[in-house]
Amino acid sequence: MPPSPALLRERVCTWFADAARDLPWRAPDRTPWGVLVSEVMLQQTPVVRVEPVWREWMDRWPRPADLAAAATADVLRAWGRLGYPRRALRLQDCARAITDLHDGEVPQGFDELLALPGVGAYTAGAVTAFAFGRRAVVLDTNVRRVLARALDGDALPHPHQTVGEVRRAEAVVPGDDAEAAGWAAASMELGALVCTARSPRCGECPVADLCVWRLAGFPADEHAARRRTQAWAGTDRQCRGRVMAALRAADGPVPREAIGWPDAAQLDRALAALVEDHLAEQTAEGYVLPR
DNA sequence: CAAGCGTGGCA
DNA sequence: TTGCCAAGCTT
Repeated sequence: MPPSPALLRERVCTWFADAARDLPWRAPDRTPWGVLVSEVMLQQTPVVRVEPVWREWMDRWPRPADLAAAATADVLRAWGRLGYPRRALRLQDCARAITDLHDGEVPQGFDELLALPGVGAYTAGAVTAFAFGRRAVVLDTNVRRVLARALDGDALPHPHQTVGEVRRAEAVVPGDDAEAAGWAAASMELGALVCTARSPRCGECPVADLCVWRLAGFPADEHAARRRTQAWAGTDRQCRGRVMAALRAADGPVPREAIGWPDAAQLDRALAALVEDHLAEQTAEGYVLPR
């Protein structure tokens, strides 16, 4: 029998009151824009790498209109090595949409948030809960894992999020706005700090005695064999990363030959794709970050 | 809708 | 060492 949602919530939220990390986008003086920036930066990127970049961004571009007016090359350089630099482009597009369509204020409606560039279901829910303190389903990789273990007895959630999973997660969210926002933050934090993917710290877990996965003796992941592994060495993705690093580091145009990638055809494909993605521009002297 | 998209740290 | 994983989104 899985634990009742009410008991699960109470335990996790009580634990969170004491265990919550002191992150800058949780500070009392945070803005909705700061929360949105943090959520985009945190997509597939660990907190420790995001924090210094977030601080620099918020000092430099404290409002959406500031980022909207920035040079894209500066934005991409400030993004640094967070990875997935197209997120930086979308964040600037997002700032421009907020400036042009919402009077420079982050919209509070879920559908309006969802319509912003780079904002999907998770991020729209996270901003709703964390920036505006309103009820939302916030189902990220941490919460998915917590629910899979505590309620379903599975080691890990399914490789792809299902409709049924969202419905189940929705059923666990309290009705009250403040309580729902608290549950979102607390359940994510539990997944990030205790109920981790690799080696969970069940000794520190507030719901260890209720967890179906633990009570079942930690059965292994059924989908382990089907999870695709990320190839890396020699991939287009690595090549793109190498190009972007070279463009960020350069003051002027970078000749194609100066990038230092062994496979010329692959380099050309990557360059063309980066230009197509508006992450680079070609000039007579070489490639540059977009203005 | 499955695939593509960066990067670095850790078990 | 190397595969796995990290607050996903877009097409």
